[in-house]
Amino acid sequence: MARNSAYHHGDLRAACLRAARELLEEDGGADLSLRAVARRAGVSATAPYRHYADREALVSAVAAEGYRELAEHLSAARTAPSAPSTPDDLAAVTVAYVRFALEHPALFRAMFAEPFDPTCEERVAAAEAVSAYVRTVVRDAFPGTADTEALSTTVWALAHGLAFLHLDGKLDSSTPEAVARRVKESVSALFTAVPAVRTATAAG
Amino acid sequence: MARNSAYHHGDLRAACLRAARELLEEDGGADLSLRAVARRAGVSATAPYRHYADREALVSAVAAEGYRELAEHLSAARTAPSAPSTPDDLAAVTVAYVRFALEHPALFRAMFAEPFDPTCEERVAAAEAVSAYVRTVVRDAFPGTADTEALSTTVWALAHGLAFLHLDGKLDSSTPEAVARRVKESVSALFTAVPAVRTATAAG
DNA sequence: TGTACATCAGTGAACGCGCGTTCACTGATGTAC
DNA sequence: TGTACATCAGTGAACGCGCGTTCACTGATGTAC
Repeated sequence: MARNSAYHHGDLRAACLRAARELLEEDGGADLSLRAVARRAGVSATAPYRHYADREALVSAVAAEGYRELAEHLSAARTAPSAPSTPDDLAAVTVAYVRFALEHPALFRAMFAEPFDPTCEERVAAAEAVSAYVRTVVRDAFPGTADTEALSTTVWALAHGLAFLHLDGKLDSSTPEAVARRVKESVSALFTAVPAVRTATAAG
Repeated sequence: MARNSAYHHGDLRAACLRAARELLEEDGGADLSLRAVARRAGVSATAPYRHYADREALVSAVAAEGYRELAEHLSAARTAPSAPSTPDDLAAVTVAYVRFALEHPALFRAMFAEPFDPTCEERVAAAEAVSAYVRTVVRDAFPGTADTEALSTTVWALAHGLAFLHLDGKLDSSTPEAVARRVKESVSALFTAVPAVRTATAAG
């Protein structure tokens, strides 16, 4: 594990991911380049090709990691992660979603703003895990809802939209408190709407 | 106006915008380059510098045009644009928002997914016009709402999130009808929630 | 335990690319007299 | 109406850049005997 040889890196695959993440955290604007990642990892420009087929593969791996972290971050936002979710949990999870985007803007953009490569199974699975988690929280919080799927989508879209509008400066994100307040306000609009969703779905 | 001289183009500024739009419509993935725009406009690589300070200025101009078109598109979605909006109008406007994103994916991404340059007043104003329009529709549709601002933000974020999740393939967008149904479903959740928003805001 | 050898995981030169931007320039246009 | 001249809006060569990717290579490692 702990190799001191400079030649054989040890775990360049992971090191590339780490380097990529560092670059994303440092420069919110630029998009990832394989060469920059290699440079940051202290390795020749072509070394990453031993571990990633091409640039796209690296980006997808980073995005997948991002989805996994996002899912963890959401899970950590709940006060009692083992108990069934409450409506308050749902609000907390949504706030956490937006906060994650604001704390990792470049990563979040890499996850969502680049055209998606659907052939990367790891990435697809990790992204699916996020929406699945939201679905679980919604189901727990509103066990009587007829169409959990639809409500989950709505919640997710609301969180996602708030995240991007804040990221793009369309909504003021100068203080975390202001952001949290706005997000909670929006989610609370959905809370009381749950029966209406059920009705609409059953009727439509 | 109609100059047949190849040398003096006539209205290269507008031609660049047109060329940029064409490129965006054709290749949803790539990002705009000044050189590609110049090439498409049939002009030397440096000619656009007579009309745009740099690449960023061109992109901002394109984005601004996009916002204006989006606003028009939203406005056209209402059945009776001159009358005050109804809740149905609100749903139609939201559907139109998502449809616009799906019909012009690259433009939409250029408008929102790139880090924003706040010094471009034209762009800021055009973007502001979109949110202002949403606000107007919300105000008309729910005249009794205490915090129109908050509800408008919620509606916009919901539309925006649905747009991006569809764009990224996170939600199925194979048929316009399916998309419209899902969007309406989500918006209907907000309709009945309006009193709750008012209460929450007044209480909080 | 020592040695031969296959395999793994790096290197570094090189390719061709498109990019943004600068610069000195020049052809076309419009205006003052 | 004709001419001189300023200005406008292009050109094209050139700069330096970073990029993705290929290739033949080589040093390090692990394994079979």
